[in-house]
Amino acid sequence: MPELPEVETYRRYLEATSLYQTITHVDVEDHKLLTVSYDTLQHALKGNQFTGTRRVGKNLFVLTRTGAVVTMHFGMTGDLAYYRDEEDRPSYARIVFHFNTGFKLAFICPRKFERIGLIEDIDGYLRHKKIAPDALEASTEDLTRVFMKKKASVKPVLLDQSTVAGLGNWIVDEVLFDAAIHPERVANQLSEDEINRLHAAIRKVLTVAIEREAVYRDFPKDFLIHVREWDDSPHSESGGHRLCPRCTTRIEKAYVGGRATYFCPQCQRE
DNA sequence: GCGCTTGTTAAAGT
DNA sequence: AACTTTAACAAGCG
Repeated sequence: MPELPEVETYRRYLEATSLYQTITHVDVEDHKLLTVSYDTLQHALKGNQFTGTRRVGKNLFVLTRTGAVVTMHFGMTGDLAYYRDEEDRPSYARIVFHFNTGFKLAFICPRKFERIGLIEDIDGYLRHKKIAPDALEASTEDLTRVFMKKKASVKPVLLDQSTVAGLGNWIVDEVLFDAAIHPERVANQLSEDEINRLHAAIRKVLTVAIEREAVYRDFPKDFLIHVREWDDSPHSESGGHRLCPRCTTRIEKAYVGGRATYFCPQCQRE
């Protein structure tokens, strides 16, 4: 799922493939995927070039020669693919940027939760969208300041992009597991030490995830992520349930803030 | 073939 | 009024 590490991986991919080629046109299968009108986008990009990128949380900004900025949000299932031959066109390539080199950059979005837009001013956009500093940039003090005034559970607070930007459902579980904090602990009741642990855990989990290019299968085996159901590694002797990689207690699944949440009841006491 | 999943946001609730 | 919680959204996949 496109959380911060995936979007960072996409950003590097786009930088490595799609800069400094003149855009001839953009195909958009469904205009609902755009946050600007199709005409505006087409007009701004035709003859233009991508010149760089910036990422804040899960938001990818693509800079262009004219100064216009393309915004990309990958929703839950978005991805990018660079290709030349039509036979290599991936499924659900609903938006395609065509370059004069014959290559194309596809914005893949199976579930249409993804969005592409056009803005002039990145900082203004971030302010308007209330997007907090990127999770890799946020300091312990930043975290403390926000946590002090939140009396919701830590999990939804960490998921809130105006707290810290880039954490999604899976990574929040991983971070809380690493910091040994129960997902339903009330944010403003965390101790200084616990916030320090959270901060360190965020940095550690994100750094590892980016190193492994967000391929969850390649994460260290003591990460909680392997407990999730997509993992088809053979643990079936535990009856479909998985054990804590640290203490072998059975991992619990609960719904916190309406999202599926996995945690170790032993390592993460309430 | 039904139910679950994901991130974001609008709406409802406190 | 301001903060928190819940549900809806689209659609593929198990």
